[in-house]
Amino acid sequence: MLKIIYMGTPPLAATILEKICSDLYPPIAVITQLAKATGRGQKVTASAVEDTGKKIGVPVISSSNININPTLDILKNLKPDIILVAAFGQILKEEVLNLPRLGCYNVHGSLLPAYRGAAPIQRAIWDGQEITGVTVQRIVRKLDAGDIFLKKEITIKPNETSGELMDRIAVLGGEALVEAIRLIEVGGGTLTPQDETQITYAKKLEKEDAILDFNLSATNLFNQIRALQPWPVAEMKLGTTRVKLFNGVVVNPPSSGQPGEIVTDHKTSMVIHCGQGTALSLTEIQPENRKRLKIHEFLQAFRGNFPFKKIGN
RNA sequence: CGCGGGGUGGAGCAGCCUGGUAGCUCGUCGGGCUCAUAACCCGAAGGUCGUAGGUUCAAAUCCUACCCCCGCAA
Repeated sequence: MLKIIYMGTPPLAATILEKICSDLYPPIAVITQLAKATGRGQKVTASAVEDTGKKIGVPVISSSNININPTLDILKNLKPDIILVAAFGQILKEEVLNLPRLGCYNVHGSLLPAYRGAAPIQRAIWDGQEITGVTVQRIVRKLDAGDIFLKKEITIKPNETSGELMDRIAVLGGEALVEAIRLIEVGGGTLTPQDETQITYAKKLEKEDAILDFNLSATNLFNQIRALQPWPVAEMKLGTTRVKLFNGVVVNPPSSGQPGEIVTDHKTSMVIHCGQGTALSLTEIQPENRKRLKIHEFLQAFRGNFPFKKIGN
């Protein structure tokens, strides 16, 4: 049994933690980001890993910076054999990387060297990829650039959102990490350097990424809509109202029109002209302050007088 | 005490400001029409208007408290 320290923060990392505990054995300690004020009303909320760790009954330490004391000393005193990191949210300094005798390993949500960075799952969907996966890599100082220990592939479903894929990636990541630990325990496995010519980067998603540009093709926009769920969620403007888009279907344009022009029957369909002569039929949207609506429900509120001719103000 | 919107038949909404026993679109059920349609026509069922108080001759509508949902911002 190795003395494992596990570091992670969001639900994805919590799922992986559960997998390690159920298939192997609990870590000697779990490190997570400090609980912070979040959400409506700014209530202080613990991270998913903190909740899960406490539920399972492993020692949980939340820290805003593990690279300095007092947390650093705690890590040293624990004398871990190995440190496992999954979506932790902090960069490990050299001193921490050298702490465990077997090194530090990370599960990353892509097939490295592709999609290095903060949002590998979302970017893969956005790009319209059909295959992605998880990689267990040895952590080095350069982000996601470590030698590869093992990879597992997964097929992205045609309609899958980032949130849905993330759930599956979490399960796969857990399996990969368990497999990796079993190999490491017996001194097996090999480390393969990443192919530097194949590197791509998955830039962190920003709020601004949510704004749809209907000059792009319908397929691009559809992928973007999927990629941006559950956060920040694709968005457009109808008049001055902000409207989120949750789902749609790429269709043949019902007429000729400029990108952004809306074609609706006022009852059951709302099609928007996109770039390159394509069109997107919206099926599920959410105007600000309202709940998610199927498109026919949304149109009913206008009683046959849907006033918008095109997207925008 | 971060800012704001909302809870009305199964669904989406109007009505609330200017109190007087509830309306629209859709769905459901029955019937009709049609080669056909998320078509059309006729009829029906279905609501203690989030909860608890208060004001009033009278409250979905005004006042107070609470519960729940949502958008923004972090």
